[in-house]
Amino acid sequence: MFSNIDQKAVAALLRGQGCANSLKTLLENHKLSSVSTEPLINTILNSFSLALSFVDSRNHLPHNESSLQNMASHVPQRSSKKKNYGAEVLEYYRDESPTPRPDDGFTWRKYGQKTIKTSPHQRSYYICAYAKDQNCNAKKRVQMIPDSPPVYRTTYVGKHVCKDFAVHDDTYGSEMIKFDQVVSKSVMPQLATIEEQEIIMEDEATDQIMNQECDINDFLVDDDQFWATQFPPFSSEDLMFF
DNA sequence: ACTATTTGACCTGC
DNA sequence: GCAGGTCAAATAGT
Repeated sequence: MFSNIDQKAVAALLRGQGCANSLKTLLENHKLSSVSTEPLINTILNSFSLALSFVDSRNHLPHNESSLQNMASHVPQRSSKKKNYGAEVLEYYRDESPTPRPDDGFTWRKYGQKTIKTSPHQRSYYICAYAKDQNCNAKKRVQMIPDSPPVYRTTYVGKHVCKDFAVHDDTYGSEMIKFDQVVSKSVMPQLATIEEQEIIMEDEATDQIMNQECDINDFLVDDDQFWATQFPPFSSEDLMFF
């Protein structure tokens, strides 16, 4: 049985494989005149780097890290003294990146914004768009922290129990690439079972890479700037576990 | 008209 | 009383 890190490493490799297949499709269909391959190449390289980092991290983590509960136990309980509003508060991780990542594979609805005393920048609060429909209690907070360069810290709280198919509309035209032909279920967590999602959600940073893959449809449509603006080069170092 | 976002008020723990 | 998180009415966008 694979450990959780093994699963993440395999998932990252599969994503790289999926993007490689996408690149292959682009090459075969001679689409390169209208689109840049650099985002795909970066995604492939980042997937491999991420997979390597997961493999490497196995040598530095306790053996019992595999369960979600154990992982949560490594999180400082700073949120415990705050309001719960009946939801299970489980802070998985935070992601720091040079740009905010509004599209991380799930559909979010902003429900608040607040100035934080410890920061000159406001903090935004998001909740899963399917919170009501599917009783999903996943939330995230996004805050810009003044660093050099400034980075956006995204903190994810709660579990996604919804099945978000919004980014996998199957109505693309014939010119679009059908990723489901080459992408396994582990690369498309939205198609996985709820139980599997709970595992996958431990590492949303890998979902960012996944989204680069999924949203290639947008890329192929007409927006050459999409990747450059939405998904700057991603490093596994952007992912920081508590 | 519907949906998403904004924003001030409110709630709760410390 | 303060600070952070959430609610919900107002507003904007489609």
